[in-house]
Amino acid sequence: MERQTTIKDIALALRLSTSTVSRALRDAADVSIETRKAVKALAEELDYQPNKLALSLLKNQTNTIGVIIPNLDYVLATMVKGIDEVALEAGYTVMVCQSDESFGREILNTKRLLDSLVDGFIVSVSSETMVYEHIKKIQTKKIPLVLFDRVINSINVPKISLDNVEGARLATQHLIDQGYKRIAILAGPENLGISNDRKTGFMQTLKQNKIALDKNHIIHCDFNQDYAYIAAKELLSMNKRPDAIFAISDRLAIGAMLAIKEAGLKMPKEFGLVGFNNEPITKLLTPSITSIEMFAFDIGKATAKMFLEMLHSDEDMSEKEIIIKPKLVIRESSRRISEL
Amino acid sequence: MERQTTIKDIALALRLSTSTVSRALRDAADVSIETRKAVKALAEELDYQPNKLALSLLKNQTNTIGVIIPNLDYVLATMVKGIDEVALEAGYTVMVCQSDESFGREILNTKRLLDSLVDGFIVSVSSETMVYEHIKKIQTKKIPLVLFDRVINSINVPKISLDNVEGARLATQHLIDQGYKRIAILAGPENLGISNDRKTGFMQTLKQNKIALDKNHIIHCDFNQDYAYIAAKELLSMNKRPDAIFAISDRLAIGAMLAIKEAGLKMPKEFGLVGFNNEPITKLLTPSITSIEMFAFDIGKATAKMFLEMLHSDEDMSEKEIIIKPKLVIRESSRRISEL
DNA sequence: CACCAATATGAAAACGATACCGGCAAGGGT
DNA sequence: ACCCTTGCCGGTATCGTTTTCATATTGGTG
Repeated sequence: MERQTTIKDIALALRLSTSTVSRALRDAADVSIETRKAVKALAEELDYQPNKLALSLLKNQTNTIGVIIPNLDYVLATMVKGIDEVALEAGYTVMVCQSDESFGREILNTKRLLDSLVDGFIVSVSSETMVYEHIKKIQTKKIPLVLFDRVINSINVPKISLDNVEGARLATQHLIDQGYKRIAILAGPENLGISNDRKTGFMQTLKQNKIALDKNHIIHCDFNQDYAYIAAKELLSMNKRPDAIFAISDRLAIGAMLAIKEAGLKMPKEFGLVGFNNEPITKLLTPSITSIEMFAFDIGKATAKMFLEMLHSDEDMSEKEIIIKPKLVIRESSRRISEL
Repeated sequence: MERQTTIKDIALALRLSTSTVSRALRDAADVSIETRKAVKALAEELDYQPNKLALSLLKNQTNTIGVIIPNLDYVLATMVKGIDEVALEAGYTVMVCQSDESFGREILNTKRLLDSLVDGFIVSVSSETMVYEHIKKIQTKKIPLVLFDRVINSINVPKISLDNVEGARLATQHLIDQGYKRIAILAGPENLGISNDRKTGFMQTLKQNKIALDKNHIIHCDFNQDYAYIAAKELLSMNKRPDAIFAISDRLAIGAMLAIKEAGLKMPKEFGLVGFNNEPITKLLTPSITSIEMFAFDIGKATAKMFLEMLHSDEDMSEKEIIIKPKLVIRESSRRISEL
């Protein structure tokens, strides 16, 4: 790696002081036209680029955002894309760190980014995360922090997330409207907020429709297709087996679908299935899977915008919260009544 | 954001010089046991964290790797995961920038990372990129650079990629072995290396099998499902229409599949289809799609390892190249002859 | 001619840390 | 009594930049 040209080189070559060169380059006041021209010409010639490290040290600001996410699946990759776009526009660079759904790696990532002196954090927690000391530490240090997607309600910072309760309500009500009677839910990890919100929406909707809830019809499992397959098999082998499954992610829905097909049940006639996230794949499977669109790209953009606002405004934003409304996308796996 | 405690604060509090504190913290020689203890105790109490910016400025090294990728689809996300894992292990943090298949954004990202003073680059170019000045500039500045996945042969740096010719050969030979006679190829963007390599493998294999190539059976299109759908429709409407398609990515294969289904052709009986990448989705579609496994995670890890080697060794590595062998995964979309 | 304002520049501190060099005191050897 | 080592520590330069304050030169004005 070669040494970059610095302001000193220019100063030395032109027999000026570094201060003058600095001012000339920034078009500051009090520099004669000739000096300014000479400096700029030489800077151009030597391909001078200001050293960001020095600037960062001086201003205590790195123009870098630390993004911590649990993985890079379709939804999160799309959100990151949204974040990236807004950040780039605003002159920020994003450092994306995956925790790989591991609490330990999440903490490590937080530490690393913390002493990389990022200007702030955008975080979505791992499914293992149940203790939030590392997140609170960010907050204690008064470093800007925004939570998104998988938010933590007990922490008082801006949050951007989907209305998961509403999403689950849409899904459940749809299944009820289509005439399914015994609806089961394939919920995600038990301690995860989004998982519980979706479960809540599910249960509320059953109640509103005066449908009794069979506790056995609630099954928790990791966000993993194989587990979902096993869980679904379990559901299908029950005495009072369900006639529909609401899976809180499309990946889980796909796992369930394999089990449903294996059991020889026809969708949507004998069995209904609804997923969540509206991944492109849901459209392509046979049968195509009804799902909940969550506007991941928009959530990503909104998150980054909120973050930038927090960074630049000095008012307290800790109470701000954006909740995106989901949309039901009906497909073959649950459409029994064709509407006109 | 609060001011961090610095070495000065500790020095001042203990009436020591900053140099002594610095040495004490690093267990360097020439510090008495008591002083060392006192310093460490206070550092602990004040939650002292060394300022990485200051260190980076001093050592001219940031422990950061700039990764530039065209998008975050399944394959690249998996590769990034591999890179991330190795980098994290080695104490490096990764800055991932997506060019979104745009030449302009790729250049912008390069610039940004360049003056963020990353220790080096890991790059996969966008499909628009046909001029490599920005990449060459990295090389000129003697900044470590490794290319992966979509490599550029004319640039003399370490490269890690799939044996794309071989992958295409596997796919094509498989279709021939299954008795398909008129095989078309859905190739990617025309200027992209991987696209041409796969086309080459395709053509070579036809030739080896003494099958005449119909020029109309080569169609280029962007990596986009919708374009693939249109392109496949075009293929299917030809006079001498093909009886099989080799699509150089699974996304393209899926687009083609929609067109094939729409035309009422049964797979694999009347029509054969092979994709590339072996995305999980290929297993789930009906029919499941034969594809080429490219070991994206391994490629990612190998890339990061190569990069770290380049960073730490001082010998010339510009000739190093790792070529990963692909594997054919046969599924329903092309299996006519069931083997025992 | 003396004084002041304006203009252009330089010197030095600051950001936080490390590294080299040198100082000083205590102790041992001759 | 003198010198040399050893142990411990401080001073200062350094990385590249900005910023504040000081200074030199000029020109104009009373």
